Amino acid sequence: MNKKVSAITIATLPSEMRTSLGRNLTYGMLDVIGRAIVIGDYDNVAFPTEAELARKHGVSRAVTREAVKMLTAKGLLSARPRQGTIVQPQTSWNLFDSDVLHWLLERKFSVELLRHFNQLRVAIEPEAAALAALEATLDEQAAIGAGLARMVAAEAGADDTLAADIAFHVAVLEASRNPFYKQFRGMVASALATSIRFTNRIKGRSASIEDHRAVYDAIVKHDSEGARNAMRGLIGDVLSLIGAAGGDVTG
Amino acid sequence: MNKKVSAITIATLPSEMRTSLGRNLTYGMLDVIGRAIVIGDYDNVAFPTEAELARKHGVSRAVTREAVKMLTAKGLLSARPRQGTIVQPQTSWNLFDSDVLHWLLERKFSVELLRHFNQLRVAIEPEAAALAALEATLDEQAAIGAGLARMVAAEAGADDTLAADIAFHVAVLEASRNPFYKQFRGMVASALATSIRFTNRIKGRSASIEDHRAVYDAIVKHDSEGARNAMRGLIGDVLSLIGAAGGDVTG
DNA sequence: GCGCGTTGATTTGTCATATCTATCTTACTT
DNA sequence: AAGTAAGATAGATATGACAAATCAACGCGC
Repeated sequence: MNKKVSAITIATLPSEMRTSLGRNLTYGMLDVIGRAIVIGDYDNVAFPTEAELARKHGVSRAVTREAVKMLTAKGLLSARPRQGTIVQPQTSWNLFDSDVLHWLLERKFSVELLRHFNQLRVAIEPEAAALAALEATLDEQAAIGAGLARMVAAEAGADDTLAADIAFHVAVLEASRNPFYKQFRGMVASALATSIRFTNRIKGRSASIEDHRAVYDAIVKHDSEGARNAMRGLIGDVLSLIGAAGGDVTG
Repeated sequence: MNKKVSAITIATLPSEMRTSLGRNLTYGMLDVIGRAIVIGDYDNVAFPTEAELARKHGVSRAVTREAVKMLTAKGLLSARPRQGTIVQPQTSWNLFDSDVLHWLLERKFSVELLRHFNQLRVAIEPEAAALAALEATLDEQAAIGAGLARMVAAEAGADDTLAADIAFHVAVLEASRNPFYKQFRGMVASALATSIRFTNRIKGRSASIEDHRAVYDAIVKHDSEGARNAMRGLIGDVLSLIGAAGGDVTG
């Protein structure tokens, strides 16, 4: 318990631990703890105190507190004197935070999550397409067209299928000219990236270009209803695929 | 620049400043700075350094850093050595964070924001109602019914109109049994609270009970299509009201 | 014995200071 | 003129001390 021992402890053992936290200690810790919470490591055990966290990760209490504060801001934790730091129920997690979403998808993949994901998309994206048909600028129309072109190129092997698909859907969201819809950018990207390793396993090959083109054409023609229906069909297909096959994918 | 002056500064002037930060210094600072950013106070001026923020608010640097870290977690700020702390563009703000939303609505009310808000609702809530028709438990159906009952009571002056309306819409979201839809709880509550002081000014009195009852009936009868359409009509009305009158409300 | 206040321990909250590290600027050298 | 090295700046990290809040156990008086 003398100074020398603690000096050695801080100088040697944790230094290896700290390499796993990445360049920035606070952000590294945010990632490690956030992932652990989402996986469920603390479901039936008491969350450690600040001092314990700091000691276990070999960092100062200041760094620990900053990481905890960030997790609090994302809704995963709450802290009170004497009571300690506790994990909040999932209902208060900010699922639209890209970090939280990332942690969820990375290690806790499930068909159920994917279904919930696409149930949201089937609400958002058709409406975004409808808005885009009404309000998209020429530039934004061109961006959607470019996404479509990339999908065609990918079909021929000249581009990445997933990246092209994402570019198309993101362009539609951007063209809605509504900041709330634009927020779903990252979410749709994650959903597609996750979907692809699931749906491609069932339906031979991926997203039908013709269905995407229908969305694009409707938007260019300012056909709001048409755009909504076309997009709805597109995602509805994915959703029924998931619903039909639900449950045979574990990781 | 001597110790005595700074001691006085810390002991007297900022102590009054600190009373305005509420019980918890970090959360108080989070609120003050977050609100200032959202209002646009730093739009054309450089964001202060940590040391400056700490001095101006009369708190320690540790508290300042924790507040900044929380704002970073919400997407409002980013920090790098030597460059300083900078305000992020609105596109990276997490609009679904209840704090951010609160700051936006409180001081920067605009018809445009309200329209964007309800454009999102018209995507989310009809789909939530459709899901609820398929998957709601009896308890959840009862909760929706209770919300409707409260609206009827409010009509007779026996309950609060706004609270009843919120209870109904939140119950539908909960009944969707999809965690992503449930996240919109706070958002819908904010939207309604903001809407009411706008729409009530136009249309004599508020939400038609019959339209809400149609949603409830469809959900109980497991009529997914009917629930979607009924809810869509409900919010579509609000949206057209906003669109028609757009621009004549300033605060 | 029972109720109630008091004390003590625990954990987060806050402060002050020192040092480190990354990064941009400036000036100097070749 | 180009490249490199020294300096300055601002966030990043560590440490130690104390304050405030809260819960539990203890002990006191009735």
